[in-house]
Amino acid sequence: MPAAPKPSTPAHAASQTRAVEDYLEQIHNLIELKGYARVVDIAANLSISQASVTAMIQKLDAEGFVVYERYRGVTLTEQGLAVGQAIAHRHDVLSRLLTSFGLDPETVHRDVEGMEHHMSRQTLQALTLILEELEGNAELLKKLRRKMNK
Amino acid sequence: MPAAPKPSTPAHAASQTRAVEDYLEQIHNLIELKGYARVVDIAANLSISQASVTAMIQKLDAEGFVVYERYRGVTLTEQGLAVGQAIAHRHDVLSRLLTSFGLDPETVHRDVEGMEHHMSRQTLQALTLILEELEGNAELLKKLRRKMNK
DNA sequence: AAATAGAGTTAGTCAAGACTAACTTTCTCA
DNA sequence: TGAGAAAGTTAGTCTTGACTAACTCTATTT
Repeated sequence: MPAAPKPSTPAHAASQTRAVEDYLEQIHNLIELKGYARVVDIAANLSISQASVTAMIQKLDAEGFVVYERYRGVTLTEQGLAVGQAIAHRHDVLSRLLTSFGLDPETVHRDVEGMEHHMSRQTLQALTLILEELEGNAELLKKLRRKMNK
Repeated sequence: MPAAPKPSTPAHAASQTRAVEDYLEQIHNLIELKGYARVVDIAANLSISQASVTAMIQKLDAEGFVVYERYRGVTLTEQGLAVGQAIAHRHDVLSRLLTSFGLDPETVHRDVEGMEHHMSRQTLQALTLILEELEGNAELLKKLRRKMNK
């Protein structure tokens, strides 16, 4: 057994870059969906090599976002879960909003992928309110959709 | 005189990264505002060192986004102008939309800064329609704003 | 017109995050 | 149960885009 219990606060700064958020979102999604997160699946979902995933996972462990054990999968810490959930939620709101305007799934995916990393709590709330309004006001949505594509 | 006239199509691929867009937006803004774009000002606006600006400008020249001459300022090519204008426009739409919900200027700035790089034409159009609706429908805006901040 | 301040540039370095190739561990199934 | 396949890891490399330090060019000011 190691000398001291691992502190729940990471020794190294938690940098929360775009890449970090992408990984945590995927790990979160995989755990939700399949109950566990494997390197292969993370790699496939993010379209990057397994080697890159291993490297990043080690970094995420060092920063306190996940718990990593060689050759075993990864688990989210409370901190990592919070980030993963937040991103997944923003993803959902943005997807529904853009989809409601009739954008094709591929475009929605690409835009959401980028935008979800840059929304503050307040922006998320504003967009959520718009989404709720549109979802509860078919007339308005129809009116706006009619104006799409010129 | 060099052997051949410089082709208007860049020899090297035009990569259009986030950084590229940030630079072109700033250069565009500076030219609009002051008539010219100096390295110092670009550096100050983007909060990066002058050396980094010089390096990037050389790259932007190689890729056909700007015309660069040592110790003279930079000029946008048609291609660079198109990108700069597009980003500036998305910036404007996003700013107005978020500001209309009462977000503080700093948050607006931060979110817009990130989101503007990831919006397709269609997403921009959808958000523009929402913005126009809100700007022409004070009742709706008031209703939504009332729900902000819980 | 020379000194000097300010702007611009070059050279060299760094960190993040991706890659490939080669190796090790784990899993599967005949 | 042991061999081969699949998954995971390590080592080493690359690119992007930032930095500092030191140098050069340009402009101003007297």
